Amino acid sequence: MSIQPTELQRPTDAELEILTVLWSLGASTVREVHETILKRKPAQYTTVLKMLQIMTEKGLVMRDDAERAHRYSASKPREWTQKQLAGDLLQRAFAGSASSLMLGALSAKKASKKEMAELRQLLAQWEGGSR
Amino acid sequence: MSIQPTELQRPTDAELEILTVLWSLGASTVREVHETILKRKPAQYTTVLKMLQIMTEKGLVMRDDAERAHRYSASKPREWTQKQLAGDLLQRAFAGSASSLMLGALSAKKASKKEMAELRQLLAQWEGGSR
DNA sequence: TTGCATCTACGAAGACTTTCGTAGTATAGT
DNA sequence: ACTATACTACGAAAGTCTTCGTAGATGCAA
Repeated sequence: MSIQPTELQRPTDAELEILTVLWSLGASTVREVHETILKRKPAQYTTVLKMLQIMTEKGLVMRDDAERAHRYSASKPREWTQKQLAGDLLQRAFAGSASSLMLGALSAKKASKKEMAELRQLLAQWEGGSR
Repeated sequence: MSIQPTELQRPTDAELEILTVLWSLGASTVREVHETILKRKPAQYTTVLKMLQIMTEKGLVMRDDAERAHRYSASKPREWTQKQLAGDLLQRAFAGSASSLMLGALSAKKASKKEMAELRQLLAQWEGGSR
């Protein structure tokens, strides 16, 4: 009912949880999302439904109501939202210092060798490569 | 009045803003915090005061009331809270993938050469060094 | 066609966050 | 001593977030 803003605000906790499900499942019905959420925590079906309705209003997800069971999908690609979130935290908690953020992340969860290799590669690509 | 939990919850937006001020100024009076906040956005003195009182209750800051103007300081070091925040976002939005988080941060704000060098160094130290 | 399962819509409660005004107390200058 | 200034305490309003119950519609099976 309201015009959706060009700049998307940071999704809330519950919204982000649902987005992660949609990112992984792709366009899904409420039931599918609910069943996935249930594996992580108790929640009523209508709670998930209501969240998806709110997220539709906010423009966070898109609804396809061709079938009786509507299908919802994230309206922005995962990478886009992740960029928003990372950028937001970077600004608000790390004064823009990417290396501080990286240090925080690494000390929070020790990365595997594979993960470290990916990081090294990412850094190299970013620096040398396509910008 | 309530026992403070061992595990600190994620600070809210307003709380984090005040924490960043305390991290940068060190132990400060309400007035000092307020003046710093004012450089960024309009806010009443008593709003900052109230926040600091709430944060004291939550255990986010410590109060020294030796002088008439109480002095507040962050009760956890910056690195500790940053680790919490980075770890939290890493889990909730990036499925634990540090390289995804790094990619998000880099694409949100292009890092300077100096910043890239720091990142490279951090990575090398982390991998090789004291663990 | 009756009844059961499944779906959407929606109001509203409860919790949390943020903001600020008012009140009261202490301090310092005249 | 009086008054202006600076400080703390605190209640409460307004907004947001999250959850869930209830109601009503739709489809399907006996």
